Amino acid sequence: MSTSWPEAILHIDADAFFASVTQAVNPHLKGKPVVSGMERGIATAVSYEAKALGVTRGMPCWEIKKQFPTVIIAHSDYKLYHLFSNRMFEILKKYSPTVEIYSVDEGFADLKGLTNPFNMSYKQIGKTIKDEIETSLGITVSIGISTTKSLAKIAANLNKPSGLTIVPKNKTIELLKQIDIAKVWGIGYRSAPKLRRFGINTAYDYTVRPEVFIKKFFPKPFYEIWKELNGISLFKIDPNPKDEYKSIMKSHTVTPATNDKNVLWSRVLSHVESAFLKARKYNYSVKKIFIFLKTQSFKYEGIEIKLTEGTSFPLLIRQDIRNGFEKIYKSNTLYRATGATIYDFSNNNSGQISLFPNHSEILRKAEKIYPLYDERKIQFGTTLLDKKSDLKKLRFSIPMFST
DNA sequence: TCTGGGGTCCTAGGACCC
DNA sequence: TCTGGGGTCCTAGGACCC
Repeated sequence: MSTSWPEAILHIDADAFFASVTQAVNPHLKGKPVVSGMERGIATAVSYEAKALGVTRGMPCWEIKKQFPTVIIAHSDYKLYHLFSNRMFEILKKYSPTVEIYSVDEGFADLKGLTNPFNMSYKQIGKTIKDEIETSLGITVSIGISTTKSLAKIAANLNKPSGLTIVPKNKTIELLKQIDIAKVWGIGYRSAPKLRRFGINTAYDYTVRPEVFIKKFFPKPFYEIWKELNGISLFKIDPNPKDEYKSIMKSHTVTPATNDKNVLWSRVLSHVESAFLKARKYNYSVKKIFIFLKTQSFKYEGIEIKLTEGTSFPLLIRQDIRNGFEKIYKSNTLYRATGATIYDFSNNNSGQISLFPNHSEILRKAEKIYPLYDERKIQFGTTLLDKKSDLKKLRFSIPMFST
């Protein structure tokens, strides 16, 4: 037993999750082609009935309506998805003490050593989990169980929807021979052609290449994948819920594309504001801001704004952001999206006392205003921020923050 | 497949140092 | 200004994931 199962890792993947949840709570939609994502204008999830018609993920809604008039396009309901997601992971946690919530619809669980207490094989455990989730939630899930995370993920994807695929150590070769190299977790479609040039077309081809070859020609993550596929478990199951960020991004498409400077500016500004709103929830002080405009050829025209001192209040650095915006904006270009990313965080708790003479006064103002904003009692963007009086107050205070 | 809105990590190459 | 060898830090940009 232990030779076939040096580790026992389960991967669970909810099938067409958003669309399935929509069907689960609207029984009249069961068996019908459904996609979610109406509010975004693209299909974010595609039910298997819609997939069968030819609808794909990311397809614009207008195109779906035109080509597949029978498809039902639903609004997303993220609260509902999270309720279902929580229930799914609660059930999983009944069977394993070590569960990683990888995303809203995907997770891993450590099953090692559980065959005895449950008096079941790994397959039976997987089946029990799957049945309980499917009957209590009314959606289907696909489960893979193998000796590493990468192998478990491949196994789960092999028989979708509602699949249960068990791959012990001595069955991995059979599995990997069926898997196209581009489908391996961590090797994307851009890298796949490079691998094919070396004659590597399947996951199996990759695993039989010598270690030195992999190390020599490919980046570090690929070496780790090589080990994982060879049954050496490197990626550990992380049961800790995500409680910190390295960056926070907000972006949105502009429809139709525009070169209207005021529109673009107010959007960029509101992205910055909402990114900072999230940063304040986590008590982050922000040192770098990247704002961008996305052209119609999908190029990101962006600029990084570095602050000499971290802040949680973009009001204080509005002029710096504006200056950056002026540099990237071109009046003769149509833009299809805007966005902002903030990063280089430090925790707000310490070091709040500033050496800048007037900082505390400005900061006090910001600290008064922002809680109101955070609780949605006031709004920024085109209202408060653009009032001349607010700007005046800010203007002479700003240089201190950008010296 | 003409493409949403979030995220993470790695690498190459330049600047600068001894 | 050229010759060596070695290190660190930072940035831009690419690639991956859901």
